[in-house]
Amino acid sequence: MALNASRKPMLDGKECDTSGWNMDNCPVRDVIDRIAGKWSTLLLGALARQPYRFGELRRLVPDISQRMLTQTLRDLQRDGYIEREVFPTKPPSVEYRMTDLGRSLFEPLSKVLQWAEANHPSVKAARVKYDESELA
Amino acid sequence: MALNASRKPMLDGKECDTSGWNMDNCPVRDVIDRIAGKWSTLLLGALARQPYRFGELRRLVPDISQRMLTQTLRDLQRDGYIEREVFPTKPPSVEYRMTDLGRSLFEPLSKVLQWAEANHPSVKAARVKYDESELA
DNA sequence: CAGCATCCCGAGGGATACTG
DNA sequence: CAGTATCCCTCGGGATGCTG
Repeated sequence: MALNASRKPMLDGKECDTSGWNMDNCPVRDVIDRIAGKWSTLLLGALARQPYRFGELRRLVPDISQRMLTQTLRDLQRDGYIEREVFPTKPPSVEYRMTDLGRSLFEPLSKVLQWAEANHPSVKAARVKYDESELA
Repeated sequence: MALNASRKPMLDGKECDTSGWNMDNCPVRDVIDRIAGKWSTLLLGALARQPYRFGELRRLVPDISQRMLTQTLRDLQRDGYIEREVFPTKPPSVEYRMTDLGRSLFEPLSKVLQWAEANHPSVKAARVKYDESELA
């Protein structure tokens, strides 16, 4: 577990080395940056529960604009996390559901989200402490 | 685990409801947004291994500017994930090390990073497939 | 209903130069 | 060595209006 070999840079511009240990060089950020968007985890979390239609997602996440809802859903779909199914009714309805890839991502991701919620008080406390010590 | 009660909005502006299930309303994003920065996970990953000095971190992450290195380290310190120790030598040296809180965060976080690296090919493939289907 | 198009703004972050 | 200080610019994302 503590393999200290190969002291090469962790990332070097375009190229990436996966030598020794892995963490986040280019490929990792290529994935992480997407789910780091402002609304990605929200929507992944919602769709992890069950499929939803566009309007339902709007209601679930009231603060999102339809522009960002559309865009984020497209990004998540493009990366293979969710599927989009159009029902040719009139007016049309569209359902979004999570894929297996999305579910496999959300498994570890949900652990981080749970950590964040559980440890939010500790983080806030740390900030207060830091800010006070900065008032020197 | 699948508690479907309380169909209230997941977040509502400034206020948050943690009703029914949790995912990421305000408190979660308050934590996530920080570690979602471009360099946060890089530095957390490095310092999860061992303490490093400023210059060492620069060498480990060649693409980062000293401005962002300083700023990201400060943010991580403020949120309680890392500690900063100054050795009054001349010239001065500063060591950064992970805290217990940081380690407890990195545990689930590293799982996501590992997922990202392992599934990067799947994501890239999904993108190609999506982009091809968009050439309609 | 489920979008797309357009305009616009602020924050995140890069480059460079200077300092205790 | 380990920063701080400026300048600058991209781009994520909000607001608004229109459509099949």
